[in-house]
Amino acid sequence: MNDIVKNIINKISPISDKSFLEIERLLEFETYAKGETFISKNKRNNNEYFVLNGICKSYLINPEGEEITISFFVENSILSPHSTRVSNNKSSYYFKALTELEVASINAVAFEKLMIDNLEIRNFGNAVLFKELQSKVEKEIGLASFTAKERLIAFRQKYKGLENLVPHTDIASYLGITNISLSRLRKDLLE
Amino acid sequence: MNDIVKNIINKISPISDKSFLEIERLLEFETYAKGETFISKNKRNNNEYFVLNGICKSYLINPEGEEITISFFVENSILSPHSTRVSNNKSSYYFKALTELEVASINAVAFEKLMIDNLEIRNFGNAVLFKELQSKVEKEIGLASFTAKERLIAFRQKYKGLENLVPHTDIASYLGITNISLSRLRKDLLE
DNA sequence: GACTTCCATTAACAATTGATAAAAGAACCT
DNA sequence: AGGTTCTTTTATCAATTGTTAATGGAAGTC
Repeated sequence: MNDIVKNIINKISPISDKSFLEIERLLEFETYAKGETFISKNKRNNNEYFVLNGICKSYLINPEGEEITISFFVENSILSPHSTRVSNNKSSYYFKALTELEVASINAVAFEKLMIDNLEIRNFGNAVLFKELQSKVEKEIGLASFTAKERLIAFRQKYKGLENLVPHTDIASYLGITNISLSRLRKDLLE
Repeated sequence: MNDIVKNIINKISPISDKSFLEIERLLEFETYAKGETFISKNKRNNNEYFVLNGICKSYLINPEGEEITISFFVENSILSPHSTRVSNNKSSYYFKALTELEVASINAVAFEKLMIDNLEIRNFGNAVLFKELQSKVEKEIGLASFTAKERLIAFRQKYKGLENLVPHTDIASYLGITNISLSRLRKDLLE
């Protein structure tokens, strides 16, 4: 389990074993059932999360009461950094497990303290933040200036194989189209 | 000039005169000509900016070489926080003055040090960050799930009167539509 | 296994939007 | 002031997408 976390971190920004020990001491492991909303908007949340196994999504509810997918998180990935999804200790998004989900979590305040004290961990934390912000701007550019087909192609590159693992309605929502349009595009792209 | 900066700050998160003095000591004032790109992608940028007068936009260049508007900044507003637009001291976006532009700037490292040492300034800085992240998610939700007309209406509420002050091509780009579609929608909304 | 519910696909129609061209108006330059 | 360039609007046609309904398949429940 800890090896997975170590690999996740090293793939983003390599850190020494000594630094990893600082993180490891603080890790906790959690499992969520498929369909479980494990972080709710406007509720307290004080952790950072590493996805060890399974898939989840972040989402919001639009004025019509529908779920709008913001992002997917697959195994060996890290949930959006605490600072980007929590304000006044209240979460700005919902997170739901789309399969059974295993995560390693670390208290966000403790992790921030590690970042202050340890350069490697700070570099890692900054790399995660940067990656999240880049991901957000890519999505915004895609929604603003690419066709839905182009966005589906980009989605498939970013999340290989995810299409067979999560509901298409969630994918359509992430792409900003209806599930009927997604079905059409999938058919188009078979040729 | 300093009063304007003080008002900008207090509208977001009130701080004492004492705290404001800490910021004031570090302010510099800059003017940019209409059309001037004052922050370039992949170039060094180490400041936070308060817009005192005028209008500017942040943008990226898409693969076809066109400018994609990310955001507008009007007088009495603050540019996206350094941490959200700079990585490895290199800017992730372009910023261009759409009118003659007057800004007050403060070195980002110095400002971050103030945030560490002064609770009021830290609360202010965090409020700006939160506002920026909220603005980004609102835009993403708008692009993903609202019609272009709804987005134009929201744009008009967020940026009152801006429509007569900046090129419609920039607004269309911000809304994720062509300028021809913007023209149609404007006509629709006259009734 | 039978029944129910949900998801994905397909069809039909309408609405929205993009692409291209042209015209009108505004801004800029000499 | 005249000419040029740029911006905005309008028209036309095609493409894309949303909405609604129906169908087929998969998953869940008893």
